[in-house]
Amino acid sequence: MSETRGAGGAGERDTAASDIPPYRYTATLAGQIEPRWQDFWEENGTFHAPNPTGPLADASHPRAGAQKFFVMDMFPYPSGAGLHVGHPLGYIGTDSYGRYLRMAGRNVLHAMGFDAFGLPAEQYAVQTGTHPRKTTEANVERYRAQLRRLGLAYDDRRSVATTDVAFYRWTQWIFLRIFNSWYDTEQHRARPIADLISAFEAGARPTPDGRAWGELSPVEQRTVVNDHRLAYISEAPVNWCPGLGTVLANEEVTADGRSERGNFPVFRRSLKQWMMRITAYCDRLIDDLDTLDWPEPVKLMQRNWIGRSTGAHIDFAVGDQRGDFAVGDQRGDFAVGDQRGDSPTSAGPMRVFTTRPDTVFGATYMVMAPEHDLVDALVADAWPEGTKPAWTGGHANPREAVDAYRKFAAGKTEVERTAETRDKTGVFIGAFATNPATGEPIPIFIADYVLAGYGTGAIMAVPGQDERDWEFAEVFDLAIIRTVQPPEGFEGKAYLGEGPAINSASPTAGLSVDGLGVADAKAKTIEWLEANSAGQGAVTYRLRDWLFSRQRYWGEPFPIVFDETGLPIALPETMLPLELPDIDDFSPKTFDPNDADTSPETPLSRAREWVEVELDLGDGPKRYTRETNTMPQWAGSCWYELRYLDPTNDASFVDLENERYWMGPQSPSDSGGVDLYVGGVEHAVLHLLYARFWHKVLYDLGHITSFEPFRRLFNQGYIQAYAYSDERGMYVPAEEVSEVVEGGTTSYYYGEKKVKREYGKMGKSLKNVVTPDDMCAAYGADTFRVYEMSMGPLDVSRPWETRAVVGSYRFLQRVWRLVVDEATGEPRVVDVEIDPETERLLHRTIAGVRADMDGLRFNTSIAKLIELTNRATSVTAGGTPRALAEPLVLMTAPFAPHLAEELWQRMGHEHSLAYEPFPVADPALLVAESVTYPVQVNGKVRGRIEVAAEASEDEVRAAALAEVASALDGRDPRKVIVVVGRMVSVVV
RNA sequence: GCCCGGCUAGUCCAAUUGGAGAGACGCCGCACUUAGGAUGCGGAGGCUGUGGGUUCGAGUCCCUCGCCGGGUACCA
Repeated sequence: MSETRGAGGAGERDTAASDIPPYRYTATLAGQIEPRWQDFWEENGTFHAPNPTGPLADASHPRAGAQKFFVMDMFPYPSGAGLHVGHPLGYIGTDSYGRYLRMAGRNVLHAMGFDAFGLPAEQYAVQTGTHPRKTTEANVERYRAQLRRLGLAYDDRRSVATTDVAFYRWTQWIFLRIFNSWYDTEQHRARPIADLISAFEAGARPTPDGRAWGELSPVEQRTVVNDHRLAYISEAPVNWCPGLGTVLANEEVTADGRSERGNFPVFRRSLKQWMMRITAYCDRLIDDLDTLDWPEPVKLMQRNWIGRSTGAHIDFAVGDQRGDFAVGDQRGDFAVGDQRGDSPTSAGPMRVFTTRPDTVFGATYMVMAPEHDLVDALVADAWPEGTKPAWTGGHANPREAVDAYRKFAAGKTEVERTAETRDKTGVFIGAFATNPATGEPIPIFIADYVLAGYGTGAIMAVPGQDERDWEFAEVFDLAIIRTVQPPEGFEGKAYLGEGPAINSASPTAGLSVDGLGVADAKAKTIEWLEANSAGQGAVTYRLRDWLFSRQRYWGEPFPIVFDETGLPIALPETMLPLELPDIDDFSPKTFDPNDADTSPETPLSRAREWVEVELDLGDGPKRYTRETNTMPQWAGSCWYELRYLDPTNDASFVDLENERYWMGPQSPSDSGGVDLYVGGVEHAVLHLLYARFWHKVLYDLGHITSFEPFRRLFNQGYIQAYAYSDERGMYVPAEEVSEVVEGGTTSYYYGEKKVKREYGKMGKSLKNVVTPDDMCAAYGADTFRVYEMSMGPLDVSRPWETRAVVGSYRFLQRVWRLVVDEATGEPRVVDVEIDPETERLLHRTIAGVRADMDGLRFNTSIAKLIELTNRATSVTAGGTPRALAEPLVLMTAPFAPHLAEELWQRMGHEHSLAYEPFPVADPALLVAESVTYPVQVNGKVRGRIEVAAEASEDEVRAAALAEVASALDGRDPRKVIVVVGRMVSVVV
């Protein structure tokens, strides 16, 4: 070893080679050790986890039948840019945790996969003419190599990519299960569609129009069945994004109406698309959150996204003149998952949804969304007598006013609407509704503060108990009636709180809730509404069904064909996988991003020879047309955790017994699921909601035993980076910027130039990217791992600082030096006793490290190891006691596995330490022999006493009082507080 | 606007139920070196964002304000 220089790292760049002891732990040495152990682990299958059954079962494995632990990361999309140092933070965390648990006796399953379908590969393909599969596979290989270099203990047999045909075969299979299922609202679960058909055939379930099942034509029967499927085609308003050339799910559209990916404008268009009936699961998706060990903010975001509101539908009779009211038929209950926009279409009653039916007596006007279907039917020809000037918007008649307002509302972008500080706008439509409780006519307005997309698109306005309604009432000079008594001294406007109902009685209507609290008043009002056919209790949700089709090439094809009726038919499972056709022109048609009047066109539709197909689906060979949409990128990530369990299974997506072992419930009330799932919070509503939905369908159908996919979720923080820009706003290379502290303030210089620091993402354009490859070359993977884990708690975001990595490097060098003589390379571990004080520290460290590891507090765990190492360094000049070196190496192993394996071997062990028991503290050595108590007098420390650990409280008190006698100065202590093991406080 | 986090040394960050402020980077000094670096040893540096409250005692509990980050945005 004449040449020991690292690749320019670790501050050695100016050092003469001969000065460094030949056997020092350097980046070069790490670069030799690390690949060797990576090869060893791979060749020996060290991290293969045994299944209970199937090809991956192995009864001779040291952890066969042991208590399991399934740890997982959110798998990455393999982008062309490769990994930067921020990406592996969570992976190193789960790896360290998994290695620890494996040593602690658990059977640990940890695998990594790739979410490889998706837009970037396709966009790159369009630009370069490269097939997306080629780009994707190259990127996956690059990721695999980068991750392997970090020494992650994955079971490589279980790695999957969503683009593997063998994987998406099962994605398609699951789609077919969903397509062939319906939601039974009585049993509250998905059931096979065959059960529904049987029920129709037997007459046990009425058809929608009441005819006997046999009287329906085959096409009518199929249509009825299709309307119940959990995956269905619907013509409904969807998010059309011309810039991406595809439609998007609601979850993929930002609040200001743009695509989350690419930031293109999104337009509402009515199009025929595949939907997933996720709304059938609203209640379970909300209620089951309570069983999960997830960060509260994520649960909250899911609850908000699903948006369950409990209240009532109320029907208001309407008419265009006072006293002339059309009373229409009652509408039936809204089915769960009902798409809205389906408000009454004729001038029937005006149905509203409210969470406060108890305030109906305070409803002094009505508001519809400008787009509401009833507006055209109700708008009057002339302003009725008594119309206030403010109501007309200055227009000659209601029709003109409505047209003008609609134009005004439609012309505003979402951004403008929010920027306008919510000044209430709207216009009277010249018509009145009747308040069913008071019998009074109340005016109907249209206003954009009522959204077409929520509830029924219309509200009863109760200014007394609603801030928005109050504001509107003030602007338009409308009546305000309080129906809840605000508390004494209440000075606000609308009162939303608890209180007794007032002004809420009508002898003619037969309803009085006066004096009742809000909950009771609600219940009584709903009862009255139902008894008088004026409405009923109802629950609404903000969540809409999941738009599941995309007009892209690079996604899973739907295993669906259409026959001459245009109705979909599922391919039989024997025809799976349905592979993507290999076409030349896989580019989707994209459009001017701002052109709303365009329509999607699928790349697959151009593959005519694939689309037009002759198949025998049981009725003999017939011509069919294939579905040409593909599934969204989320499809593969909805179930990949299950495939890790049984990746080679050809007969099933996962064997039930394997699933039960790895993910099954651990107690009667347990949801089951992955034991620890680590990933970024950005998937709080998208991936995590979709994956829960699919999991529940599979659970309902009996394919799995867990009813939630991820029992415990942990959101890791992000590693961000500083970027520096000069006075022109140009970014300068971050690694060349120096920090200067002048008089308490810190400035940053690039050469002579002062530069401005900002904090944000790592990216090429900001000139602040640092890659794990750089760090491995400069310090080795172990140093990189230790640094990432010691920077701070896993859930906190922090800035990357290459400068500070050297601290972790020095720590590992000290550990190495404890075991290996730097001059000779010989072990310097000796079989002597540890001095008692160091031994106590060792056991305190063991106990502390275990507790920290269990709590995912890797940073403090490492701090304790550093303390122990520093202590050991200073007391082991003649050699390191084996009883100290071995536990230290074992405890370091989860973070610096290559170094630990190497040292373990050099200490004379033949086998990998991956399955060595993690050190256990001796409780006898955890208690100190003596305790130092600070003694406070009136809150200030005036002395210290050292007493035996088992000293009684009285002894401590006596010693303390003696110690501070001079400070007491003869005064009598009023009170003496002894906190055993902690301190003494004297009050005079 | 509303809802969550967070604020401890020049920097990143520790501190079980309230009970003498971990670790790392950087900085300074000493040893080893022709020197520098590396390594070893030692050291300095903090009225815990502001103002109040509860307590014998507050980084920790309560309230006010300020700053930073995230989510959400008229959801009836």
